[in-house]
Amino acid sequence: MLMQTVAQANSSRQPVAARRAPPASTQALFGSIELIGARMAFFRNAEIYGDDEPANYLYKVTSGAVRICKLLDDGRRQITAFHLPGEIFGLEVGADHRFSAEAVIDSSVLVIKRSAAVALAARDGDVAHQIWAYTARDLQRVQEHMLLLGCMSAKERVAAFLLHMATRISGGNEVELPMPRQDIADYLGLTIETVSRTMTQLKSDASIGLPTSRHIVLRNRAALSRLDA
Amino acid sequence: MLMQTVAQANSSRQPVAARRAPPASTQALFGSIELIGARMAFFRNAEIYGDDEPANYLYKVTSGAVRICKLLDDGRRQITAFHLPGEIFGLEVGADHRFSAEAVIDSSVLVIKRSAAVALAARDGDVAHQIWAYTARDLQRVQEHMLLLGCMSAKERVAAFLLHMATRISGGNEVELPMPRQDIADYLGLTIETVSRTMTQLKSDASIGLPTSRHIVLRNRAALSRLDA
DNA sequence: CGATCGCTTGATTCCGATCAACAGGAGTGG
DNA sequence: CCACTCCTGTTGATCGGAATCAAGCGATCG
Repeated sequence: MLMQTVAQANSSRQPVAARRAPPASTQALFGSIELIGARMAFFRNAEIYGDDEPANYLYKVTSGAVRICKLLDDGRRQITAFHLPGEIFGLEVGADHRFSAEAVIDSSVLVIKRSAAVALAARDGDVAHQIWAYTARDLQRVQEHMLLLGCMSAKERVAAFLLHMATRISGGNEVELPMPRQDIADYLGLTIETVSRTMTQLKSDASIGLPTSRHIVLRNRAALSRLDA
Repeated sequence: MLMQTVAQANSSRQPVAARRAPPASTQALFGSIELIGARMAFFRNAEIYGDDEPANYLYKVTSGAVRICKLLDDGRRQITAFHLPGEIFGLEVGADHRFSAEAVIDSSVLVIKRSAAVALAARDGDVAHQIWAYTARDLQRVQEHMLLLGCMSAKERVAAFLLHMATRISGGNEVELPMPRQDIADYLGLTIETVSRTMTQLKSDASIGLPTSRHIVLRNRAALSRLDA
C-alpha cells in the first residue's frame, strides 16, 4: 500500500472539478455531504477502502477517478465500476464493504460518516429516497454491465465502453481516459492484449482515432453503436 | 406470449410454499404486501412484465421461480437473476422496468402497487429502509455475479451456480433445479452445450450426481468450492 | 405411434488467452 | 547530457476453451 497523507496528496492534487448545480431533488444528501464531508486526497493506485473493511463512510468523488474492484486469490481481478467526479460510492447496507475502492489516478473525495447519513435519512424522507436512488442507479448500471460481460464479443465490449465513457466524461467525441489498459481489461472481462488489439482494430476501421493511448476520438459513432448491440 | 388468466393459472398452481417468519425488521413491508397484495399466477414461460413497461407494481414470489432477463435484438439473452419464493422483484427507481420478468415454471406471486409501497415508505422509515435494503441486496448479488461472468471458466461457473442454488433452494446437498439448461446457460454466460458438458464432467469427477437432469446431488462440496475461486 | 421438447454427445472452428518480444516515454542518476 | 530502468502499451505466434454445427437419445404427449 502506498503511504500518504492528505498534505502529500494535495501536492499532486488536480484542481477541483467545476461544481455543477445538481437537480433540486438531489440537494438534500449532497448538500449535507458537502457541508459536513471531509476532503481526502489519494494518490494513483491508493486504496480508499478494502474488501471486508467496515463500511463506516461513504464517498463522493470530487476529482480524479475511482475503481471498485475485487481481487481473487489467484490474481484475477474484476472491476465492477468506475466512479467519476460527482458520483457517490461506498454505500453499503451491511456492516462491511464487499469490494475495494482504489484511486485510478490522483483523486480527491469528500467523505461523510455513514452514521451521519443514516441519521439524516431517518429524519428526512428525501434523503432516504436519495440514498435508495443511488443504490438503485448503481444496480441499473451493473445490470447493464452484465449484458456486456455475458453476451458481447471483445469488439462490442470495447466499443460500448468507449461510447459510454465519452458520454460520461466529456459528452462529446473526444475522451481522455483516466485508466490504463489493464483496468479497462479487468472491467470488460478481457485481457490487456485483447483490449489493445481491439483498439488498434477500431482505429484501422476508422471508427476511432488514437492521438495517444489514453486520448480517444470517436470518429464513427454509428459504427460503434452498431456494435453496441 | 402465452395467454392466461388467474383462474387458468390457478388450475396448475403449486401449493403455496410454507411461510417462514421473516426477521422482525422485514415485517413492515412484507406485512403490507401480504395484507394488500393481490395474488397472481403465471404459467411456465409467461411474461410477468416486459422490458420498458411502466413499473407500476412490485412483486413477491410465493411459489415457483422467476427469471429477470433481457433479450438483445439478435436473440442473445442474459438472465441477470433468478428469484425464488420469499423474494421481492420488480422494484425500480425510474418509471419503467429495465428488464423483463418471466415465470421459469408455473409460479404465483403477490403484487403490490408501487404507489402504495412508496406512500408507505414516505410515512414509515422502516419500510423505506427495507426497500433500500432489497435494492442493495440485489446489487450485492449482481456484483458477485459479475465476478463470475468476468473472471471464471465454464467449470467454475457451473460449480458456483450449483453450490449457490443448493444453498438457496434446499440448504442441503440435493437440489431440484426449476430451470432448464438454456436458462442456466443464459445466466452463466455460456451455451447450453457447454453447461451440459460441464455437468457431465462434474459427474464423472464424482463432484455431483445427476439422478435426472434437473435433480442435482452435491457429492463433493469441497471440490466444487475449490473451483468457486 | 410419430412428434416435439429438453438434454447430451461428437466434430470442428474460432475468438480470445497466453507466451513472448519489443517500442516509446518518463523518471533517475551518473 | 546520456545511459539506465521502469512502466505502459503494442504486436506477433501459438494454444486452448468454449462456441458452433450437427446428430442422436429418451421422455412426454397428442
